[in-house]
Amino acid sequence: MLLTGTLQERETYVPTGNIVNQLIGRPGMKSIEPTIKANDAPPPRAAERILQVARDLFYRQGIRAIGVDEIVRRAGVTKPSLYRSFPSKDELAASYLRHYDLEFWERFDEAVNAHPGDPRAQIVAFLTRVGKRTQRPDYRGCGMTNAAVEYPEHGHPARVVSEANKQELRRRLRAMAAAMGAGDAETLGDGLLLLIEGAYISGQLFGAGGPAQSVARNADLLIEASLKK
Amino acid sequence: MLLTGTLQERETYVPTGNIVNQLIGRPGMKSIEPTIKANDAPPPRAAERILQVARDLFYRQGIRAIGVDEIVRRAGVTKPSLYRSFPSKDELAASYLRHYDLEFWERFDEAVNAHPGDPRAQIVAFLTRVGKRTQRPDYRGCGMTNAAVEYPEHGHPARVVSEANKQELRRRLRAMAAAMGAGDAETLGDGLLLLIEGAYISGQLFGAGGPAQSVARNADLLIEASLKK
DNA sequence: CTATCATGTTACTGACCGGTACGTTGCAGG
DNA sequence: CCTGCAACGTACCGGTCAGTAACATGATAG
Repeated sequence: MLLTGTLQERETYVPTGNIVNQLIGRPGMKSIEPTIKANDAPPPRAAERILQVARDLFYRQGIRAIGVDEIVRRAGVTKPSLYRSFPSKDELAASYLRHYDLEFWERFDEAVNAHPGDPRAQIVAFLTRVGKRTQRPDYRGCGMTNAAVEYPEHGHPARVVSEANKQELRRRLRAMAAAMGAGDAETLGDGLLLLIEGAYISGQLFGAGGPAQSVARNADLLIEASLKK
Repeated sequence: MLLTGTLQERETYVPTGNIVNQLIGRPGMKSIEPTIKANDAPPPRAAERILQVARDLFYRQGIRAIGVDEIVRRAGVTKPSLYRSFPSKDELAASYLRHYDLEFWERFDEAVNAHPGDPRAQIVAFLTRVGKRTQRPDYRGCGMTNAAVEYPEHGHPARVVSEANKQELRRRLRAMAAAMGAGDAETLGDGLLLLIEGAYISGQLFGAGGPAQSVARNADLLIEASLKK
């Protein structure tokens, strides 16, 4: 007799442990300056080191693959220090992704600002840079995408950040497609998103010389075809 | 002082435990019929149940997220039964992916055989079905792609299967692009691969109504643009 | 001098990880 | 009936998982 079905599946995230800290601030990291004093001294230097090490390890190896013990060991701190600054490992992962989100939009806006009023050139510029990054030997794809793959559970802190980032990206791509004058801007915007996600994945799957190197060219081709319709 | 650099990074897979069994057969699963006798009795019914449960759980929750204990419990067997049929959890994951590979090419060839001599229609047919599958509520993307994200280590048994599948897919897509008469068949084939991978990821990221629903339309647009050049 | 704060130290929890030594069951062939 | 083997289960291994309790240290600021 199969036992399947007798156990609940848990498709939504349920937080564990440290309930108090989890409520004192959505960012998941306690504010650095609770009182307004001379801002020369950044007291919680442990939190910074932890986050820095976690970002590196989570991106390169994956979140599930890295334990908190390894993080604190490499950061040269101890476990209680981690749990004083972050409510849980899941929230630490979310903090990593929030930082990733900031860096992502910096890169994106850099390409946008380089070609004011020319969304097509903005897209091509952005994807040219993405295509180049995917060819680097240590390329590991998009931290957001990878996190969503690692945590399919709805409501998981890491996944929430990831989904928000992708929703916003979709919104902006569709807006840019509309600004290009595409007949079906939704389809073109979504097509560009598919190419981008494909580049992230193919970059880490194939390594240098993989399909991701042609993402800018293919995007330009797709734009071309979408504008002529 | 930072401790980074004092520890080796381990970027290549090193198998653990059960060295003997790991050598007796690449498929990772011991042959069901070692001697030629009446093939009516399929003795190791445990192995089949294990693989069946593992396939379901690995696909839906991810490989790292599922422990061997949960697999054997749901399969109604015990752990030694698992390790009699599979050298390790990693090899069980590889077996899951080998089965996934078979199913994948079945679906692919089904679309190909539906439109003999018309590679463009073959692609569109395949991607129409992919686009539909991505809209199902329990869609979890491509098992191959997900496994590669979960195991970035070169040489990991699961990743090896995944990489081989993607290499072959790339080869076939480029061949089909050439058969269409595309000026730059390599670029078109790679562009189609990017769209496909993007659909796999976006399907599980956005759920129903996401960008993946337009993958067939975008692929057709891209083909259109590539043939006119 | 003392109160406060960030951090470190040590030790621990219960659950789970992948994997294994060894005993038990049941069935087929002589 | 007995033997032998194949399939399976019981009970356990050391290690790691995320997370916590209790206390010590060192600096800073009033």
